[in-house]
Amino acid sequence: MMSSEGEKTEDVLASLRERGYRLTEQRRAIVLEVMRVRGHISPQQVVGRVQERIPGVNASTVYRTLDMLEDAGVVAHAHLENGAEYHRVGEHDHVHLVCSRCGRQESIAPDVVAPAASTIGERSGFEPDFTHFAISGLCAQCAGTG
Amino acid sequence: MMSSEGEKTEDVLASLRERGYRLTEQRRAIVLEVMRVRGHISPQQVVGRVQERIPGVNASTVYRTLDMLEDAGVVAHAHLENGAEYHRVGEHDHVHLVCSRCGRQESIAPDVVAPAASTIGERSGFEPDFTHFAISGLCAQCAGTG
DNA sequence: GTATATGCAAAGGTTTTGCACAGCC
DNA sequence: GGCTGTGCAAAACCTTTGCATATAC
Repeated sequence: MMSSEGEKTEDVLASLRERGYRLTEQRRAIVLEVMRVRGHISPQQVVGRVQERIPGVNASTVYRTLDMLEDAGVVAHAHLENGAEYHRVGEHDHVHLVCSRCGRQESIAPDVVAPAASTIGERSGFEPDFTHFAISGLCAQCAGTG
Repeated sequence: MMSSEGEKTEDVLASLRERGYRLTEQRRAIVLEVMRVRGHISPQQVVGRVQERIPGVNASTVYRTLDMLEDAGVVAHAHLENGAEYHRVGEHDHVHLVCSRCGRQESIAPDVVAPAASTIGERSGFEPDFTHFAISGLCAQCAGTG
């Protein structure tokens, strides 16, 4: 696929090789899946998707590679409702909303929470990035039905 | 100890009994530890502290009791850097900030993000609860040395 | 007395680790 | 060829579950 995601994946791989990391078939596939996903992906999801491409890839390889990619600054992890989730560093596309009652997931534009980020910054010096963790709460439907 | 925490613990226990929950020695001890802690506490920490008081208390009892207390609206859980953490519902609600660079954890009062909650509610109908997930970002120090 | 809570033991799922072999550079 | 990455298998961890027993009411 000649997408912009494909180009970015090549950039990341080139950068890793320049920094002395060896490029194996497994690492290429893992980086591809991490770069391709929009939003977050769990280690187990990476295992599943990579195994579709390269049967027999071991889960421990995926965990070790994700750690490596985090050390290398390519991805970061967050803890959502069900364990660790990885996301690309620098991707600020959308903020995830998760309904604590029905489980529905939505996303909103980052500018919706930009005022909140400013307020927190002014009052505590902390610069929040709301794209890294989901925001829990009640979706419109569940909030309406009390 | 005749602290206000002690009184609150008794209130919670009385309320639970009124609602038909049976008060066992284990439940009393678990409620006591959950009410006593400032901030949050992990299930494993509860297990450890309760066992100091009542040797032989089983971990499954603690998990089941924490679930029960959450159903009863006494506690809620949040997801921080290392798994689930429980905290009292009510006056000690706080929003967790976790620095993605240095790992430092801070907390802020919920009213700091109340305007953000309103904005999100108005624009998407979603009612956020910022106490459930931590907020990732850069702490004042790391943002400054960016 | 009866319904509910507990302990026990086992299972389930995820993540980590040690080691020998394979493969990148 | 040397060093790094991988697969394998086992272990470590946390959490859940089924069932018999104990106990609060």
